[in-house]
Parts: sequence; structure tokens; C-alpha cells
Amino acid sequence: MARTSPGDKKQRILDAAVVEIARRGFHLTTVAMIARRAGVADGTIYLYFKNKEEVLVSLFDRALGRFIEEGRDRLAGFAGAEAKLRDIVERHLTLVGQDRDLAIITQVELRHSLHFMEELSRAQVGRYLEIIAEVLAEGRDEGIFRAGLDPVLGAKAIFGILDEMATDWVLSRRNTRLEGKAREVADLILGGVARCPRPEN
Amino acid sequence: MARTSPGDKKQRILDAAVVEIARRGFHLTTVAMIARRAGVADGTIYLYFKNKEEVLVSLFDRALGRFIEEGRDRLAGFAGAEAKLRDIVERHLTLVGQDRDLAIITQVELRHSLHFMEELSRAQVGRYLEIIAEVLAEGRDEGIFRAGLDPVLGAKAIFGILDEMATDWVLSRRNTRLEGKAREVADLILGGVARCPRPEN
Amino acid sequence: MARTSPGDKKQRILDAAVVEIARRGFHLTTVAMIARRAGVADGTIYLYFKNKEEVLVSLFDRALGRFIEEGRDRLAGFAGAEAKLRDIVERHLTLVGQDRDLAIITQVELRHSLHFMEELSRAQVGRYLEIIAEVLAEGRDEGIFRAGLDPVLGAKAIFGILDEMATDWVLSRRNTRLEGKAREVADLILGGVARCPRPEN
Amino acid sequence: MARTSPGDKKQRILDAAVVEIARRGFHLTTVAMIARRAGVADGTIYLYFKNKEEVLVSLFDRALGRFIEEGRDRLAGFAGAEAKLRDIVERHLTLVGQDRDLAIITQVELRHSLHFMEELSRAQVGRYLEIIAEVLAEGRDEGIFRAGLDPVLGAKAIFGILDEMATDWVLSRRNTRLEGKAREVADLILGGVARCPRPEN
DNA sequence: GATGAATGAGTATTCATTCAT
DNA sequence: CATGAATGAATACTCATTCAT
Repeated sequence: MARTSPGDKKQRILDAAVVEIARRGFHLTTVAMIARRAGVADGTIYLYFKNKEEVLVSLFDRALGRFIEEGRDRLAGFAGAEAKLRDIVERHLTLVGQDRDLAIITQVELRHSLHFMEELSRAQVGRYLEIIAEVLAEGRDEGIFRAGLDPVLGAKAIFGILDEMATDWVLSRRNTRLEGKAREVADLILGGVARCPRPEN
Repeated sequence: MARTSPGDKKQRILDAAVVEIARRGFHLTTVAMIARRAGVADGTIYLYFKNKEEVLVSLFDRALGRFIEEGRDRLAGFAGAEAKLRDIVERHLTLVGQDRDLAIITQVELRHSLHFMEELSRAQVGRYLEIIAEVLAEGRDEGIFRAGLDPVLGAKAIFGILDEMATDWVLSRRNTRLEGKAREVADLILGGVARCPRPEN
Repeated sequence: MARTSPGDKKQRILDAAVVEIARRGFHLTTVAMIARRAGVADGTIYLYFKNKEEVLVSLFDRALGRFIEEGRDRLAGFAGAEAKLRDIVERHLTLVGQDRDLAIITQVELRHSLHFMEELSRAQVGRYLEIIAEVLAEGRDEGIFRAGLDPVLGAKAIFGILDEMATDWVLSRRNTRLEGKAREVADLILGGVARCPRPEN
Repeated sequence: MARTSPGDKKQRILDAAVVEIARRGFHLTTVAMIARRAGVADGTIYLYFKNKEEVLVSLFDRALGRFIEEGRDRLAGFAGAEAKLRDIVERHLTLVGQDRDLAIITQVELRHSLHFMEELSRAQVGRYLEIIAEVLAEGRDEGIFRAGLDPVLGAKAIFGILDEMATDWVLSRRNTRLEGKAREVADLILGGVARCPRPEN
């Protein structure tokens, strides 16, 4: 009778890492703490991860990977760029808002160093930005988004807004539901702050 | 003629810290490295700062403090919320874009830990968000911004966009000028991504 | 055949500490010096001891612990309080006189600070004083010691004499054998300095 | 108008040192702490003392020096070795018992290292032991002390008893008066623990 | 695969002491 | 004499990582 399958053990380590790192931060969390919570020996962690930092990276990859794959499929089901964009906003905020421990890690702990951020940027976030940019381009071509819109710049702006909302929610310890802001945020992204049409001046 | 005044020494330490920390990151930069570049003894740093972390905090305070004070005065000279908002965008991107070393620190190194970010958030960033929110409220009351606009949410969104632009610029090692995007970014903030007026659908 | 058992390693660290600390004193002895002589890594010491100071305490505990346990059994074999007292004197001086390095530690290095001495005093020395006091009470009840003798005060006085003899021997670098004084010291403790019976005056 | 005479300043430093070192121990007391309490600059201490350790030595010298000089004169006034011995006991305990801060220093802080103790031993304590030994020799020659008494050994024993009483008093935080034990201690020194004459056995 | 004892590199910080004023 | 800003040597301790079992 196998008590633990290998995959099980790897998941347990990641699950333990989320809790411990969210609680104390990456630098104050020791490998031994993660190992203890996961119920494995310190050395066992090195059978599944190259080093401590890779545990952190894997945490992010697991979360964002799921999010992106799932998101791509879902988007195909929506007709029209606006609906797609609204879905992106809602899913982003919902996902982050579901797991505060994970949110602490993605919004704070993951942004340790230049080296680290560059790595993340190149990896997953880039794919996410591309998806958003595609939606923007699609909307522009459909004529529902501005003709002069730069999809790449727009994607970064949208990501910046969503990221800031998430960080703000993590830092404020309030119990508001992050996804409650989805509609208003989407409206802002779509319509900007200015009145439309602008008053002639 | 005194070779060094006390203020001089403190500034030299901060200047040295920017360079060293930007180059290697906070954790890989030793106090000895900062001291050597500043031309002081290791112990001297502790005459001016409580510990290594306080050097990092002071770096940020010096930079953002200047920015906010200066900004408030400047804004008073602009008539109309739109002009003010455009000035905020331009100055934010210009400031960040002027000193890549400092930008690395504000966009990356400063975001070390939950504790750290909370501290920053409570302190200076909160004041910055308030200024933006005031401009948004002013514009809404003037009738040039949307009637239903939430100034606080809007301020966070704008900050998120600017912050993401800054981070993106730091991570991309390209030699583009960050402030070159100011106009386009401001347009996006003002008008959103959607065409205006929206096509009836 | 295991090269090192865990107990072995702990003992080796203690043995190394005696030599190094006796040679240079506690403060001038670094953890690295002890580790090197013990043939272990610096960090290994912290697997067995909480900190450097605990190594010193353990040294004392090991030595005095043995002495007290062994002594209690031995005393049971002696008939009469005088014989027991003479045995205490002889064993105390013999033990100290056997290992000059250990003696340096117990007579000098261990007396670092008020905190330290209080701790020692509460711990082992108190038990030793009790044993002596019991012997004095027994002798008093047997009628061979003075009727008015306060066993607790007497025990302290005796300990003071033995401790001073030990310290004096450590400080004088002569090669005299400390236990050679046992008989004379015991006579002094038993009979005091005054002639007996005192000349009427 | 001289606010402070040089001697004044040196005394103030020593007075400050007694308090600070008694409170925290020698190693945890910084030169800056002593300077602050004395109301002088850190560097000023080095005008009067070679280094921090010399402050500690001077403390002891000042105290024991006074004691010995005063004692020698006083002893001349007593007729008979027993009276002299009783006076030594009483004065030793009285002096220690008068100033707990100073007592902490002489009984605990001064016993730092082999080097330190050897220095003290050679210096003042040796003179004190000689005085006691002289009294013992005098008593022996007068016929009131045992004929076989070794004055040097006896002096050490007596010093050991007095020293242990003093240390015990420092470590027990009780408010007993140390000099209250003088008579009983002197009786013990004179008569030992055994009944006199001993019962034939 | 799993363990966990052992390793040893790595560094912030203190504080006695100096010396220019 | 006095100051106190500046110095810089010196070290206990942690913890990621390894590897013999």
C-alpha cells in the first residue's frame, strides 16, 4: 500500500511552501520549515527541486500555468473582444482573490530581485500579455476598440491595473472580495476616465 | 575648507548604495561594498543609518519625497484636471526614466517582503495616490471626467499603469526613452481602449 | 564500524573546548578554534550546543555532575562525619589537581558574569554545599562537631577554603601536587587556627 | 572658576564605572556608557586610563588599596593576634557589605580571565594575604594559635572563607547584612568545626 | 527514493580606540 | 585638556545543500 505517490509528495511540498512563505516571506522561510510542514525530510525537497528558489518559481508556474491554459480555452467561447476582455479581468481578480496566501506570493514575494523578475517576465507573464494583446488587436480590427490602439502597450496597461488591484488587496487586510471590483475595473479599462464624448472645450 | 560635511557623508553613502544595490540586488550587496564606494569605513554607515535595510528605505524616501513635494506645487500651475493628469503621467515616467539605477531599486529591489511593502504603502505611496485621486475628483466635478468615476479606484488603476510601464522599462534592457510613451499612456488612461462613441451593437 | 558516534562527537567538542579555553580564555577562544581541534565543522557545534556559552556550561556540568554523583556514593562508605569530611577535602583537591586545564576553567573562566555565577550557583554548587552541610549536621548530632555549629555556614566556609586552595594552585604555576595539602587543610577545617584547648587569658 | 579638577574627573569616571559595570557586567558595559554617566566624552576616559580594562583594575586598586592601608594602621592598635584576626574578619565583611555594586565587581566581574586574576593576585591580594599570615604567625608565636600552623596556608584558607561569604552574599539577593556573620565566621576560623577537646574515639 | 547529520561559506554589526580640531 | 566623529577589526551563528546510509 503506497502511502504517498511521488507526485503527491511534490504537491505537498509546494502546498507547504505557499503557506510558510506567505506567512514569513521567502527569506525568513527555511527549507527545514517547508520540509516539516510537508512531512518530508529536508533532503527530500532536493529530489524534486534544484534549490530553494526553484520551489518559489514552481509555485508561480503551477498557478499561472493553469490560469493561462484554462484562460485560452475559455476565451474561445466568448464572442467579441469586449466580452473576452471582461472575462480576463474577472478571472484575474477572481483567481488572485481566491487564495490570499498564493496572492501574497505572486504579488510580493515573487518580486525579489532583478534576476528573478526578468526570468518571470520572460517566461509566463509574457504569454499572458500576448493573450491580452491579441484580444485588443481583435477588438481593434472589429472596430470596437480604438483604431490607434497599440495592443502591446494596452496589454501592459491592463496588466498593470490588474496587478495593482491585486497588490492593493493583498496589502489592505480588509475582507473585501477582490472580484467585486471586476465590473468597475473593466469599465475603466474600456472607457478610460474621461467623459465620452468629451465636452468640446 | 572641510573635505566632508556630515550631510555630505550621508549623501555619499546613499549615492553609493543606489549604484551597488542596482547592480547586484539588495541581498547580494554587502555593507562593506557600499562603504567602499562611498569612501567611508563600514562602521560609519551605522552613524547615519540604523541598519542596512534603513539605507534602502532612505533611498526611496529621498526620491519619492522630492517627487511628491515638487509635484504638488507643479500641479497647482495647471488649469484643468486633464492637464494635471497628463503632467502626472509625464513626470512619473520622466523621473523613473531618468535614473535607471534608482528605477531598478524602486521597481524591483524595494518590493522585498510583505512587511516592507506595507510600510512603503502606508508611507509615501498613499500620499501619491491621494494626489491622483484629488485630480480625478476635480475632473469629475468639472464634468470632464465620467460622472460615475470612483477617484480612489481610478487612482490605483493609474498608478498600476504607470508602475507597470516603469517596471517593463527596467526589465527590458532596451534603450527606449520611457517618457516617450507619456502621451500615448495618458490617452489610454483618459479614453480607455474602447472606441468612443461605442458602435451600437 | 562507525568512525564517529554522536556521543563521541559531543565529547570531542567538549574535550577540545577544555584545552582551547584553558589556553586562551573564553572570550579569546573562537568557535572555529574549538571546531578545528575537535575535527568537526563550525556548524556542527550548534547541533550539540545552543551557543558558545552553553559549551562552557556543559563543561562544568559534566565535571561537577560526575564528582557529585560519585561523591555521594563514596561518602556512604565512610563511618563517621570526620572521615567523610576528610574524604570530601581530599577528593575535591584531587579532582581539581588532576586536570589543570579543567581547573583553569572551573576556577577562573567559569566566573564570567553575575548572570553566569548565579546560574552555576543555583544549579550544581548548591547540591554540593548541601552534601557538605549534611555531613556537618551529622557530625554535630554525633557529638564530634561543635554543638553550636551552623551546618550551612560551615559548608560555605569549607567550600570557600577548598575553592581558594584550588584557585591558588591554578594561579601559581608551580608543580606542587594540590592533593598533597589535603591533610593539612582538613586539620585546619576541623580544628581551626586556635590552640585547643585555648590558653586561659 | 574651575568646574572640575582633574582628580575630580578621574573619580567621576571610576564612580560611573562601578555603577555601570555592576549593573550589566564588564563585557556588556561600553566605554560610552561609562562616559555618559560620568558626564565626559568617550575619548576623555583615555586621558586617564590606558584602556577599558585598566578602568576595572583601577576600581579594584582604589578599593583594596584603601582597605589595606587603613587595615595595617588599625591592626597595630589591637593587642593579641585573636583580636587582630577578628578585626580582619569584621572589616572584610563590613567593607564588602557596604557597597553591593563594588562587591559585585570584586566578587564577580574582576574574575574574568587567567591573565586578569594573575595580575590581581600578584598585586594587591598578595599583600593582603601577607598581612593575615603575619597575624597568624604572631598568634602562633604567642602560643594562642596552634604550634604546627602554617601561616601562609592558613591565610589562604581564611581569605577563602571570607571571599566565599562575600560571593555568597552577592549572589543571594537577600537583604541580610553581611557583617552580621562576622562573629560566627571568626569563631569558625579560630575553632574549626570539631568539638574541642575532641571526644576520644 | 528518502533520510537527516554534517558541512562551511558568508556578513551585519558592535565598540574600543584614535586623533584632528 | 576635552571632544566625539570616524575607524575597521573581529566573530558567532544560520541555513542551503550534500551524501553516506
